[in-house]
Amino acid sequence: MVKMMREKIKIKKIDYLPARQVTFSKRRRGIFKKAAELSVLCESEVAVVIFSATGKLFDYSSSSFLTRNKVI
Amino acid sequence: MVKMMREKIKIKKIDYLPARQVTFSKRRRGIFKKAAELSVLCESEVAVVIFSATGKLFDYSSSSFLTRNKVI
DNA sequence: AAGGCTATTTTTAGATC
DNA sequence: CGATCTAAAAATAGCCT
Repeated sequence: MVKMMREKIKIKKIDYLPARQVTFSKRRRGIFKKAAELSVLCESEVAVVIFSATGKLFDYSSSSFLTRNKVI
Repeated sequence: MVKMMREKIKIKKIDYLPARQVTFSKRRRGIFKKAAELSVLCESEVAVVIFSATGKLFDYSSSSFLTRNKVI
């Protein structure tokens, strides 16, 4: 197979919608994973809230975030 | 210099406090950076809230998070 | 505590299905 | 939309100062 060269990506809006949606999905999960790891490694509480460009909400929080921090 | 082998780390509480504090600091920044990148790449709004084990608050939000999402 | 180094691990862009 | 693959880029553990 042919080896493809890829450019190092720049941190600017991804213009092509399908690629932007794929990146949104992949990176969103990446952040949630990192948040979960941080909470376990360092016994900290982490919450992440993301609104997509279309207004859809995605969120993650470590299990005791809300109670430990007296949000509820 | 001697090449050191490192074990792949396990996602469990880091027992040694100084190492845990360093990891907390490094990974916290890593997550904030990822959050900032996601918001730019995908025109999304991202907020991250972290409480350290000692209760100290750290947070990040993309610039229009609060207004766009009518939090304020 | 904070910052640099670097081997290694992890994430991810782009393709494909 | 989601999963898998892979080379390349990025994050980071452990060490140092």
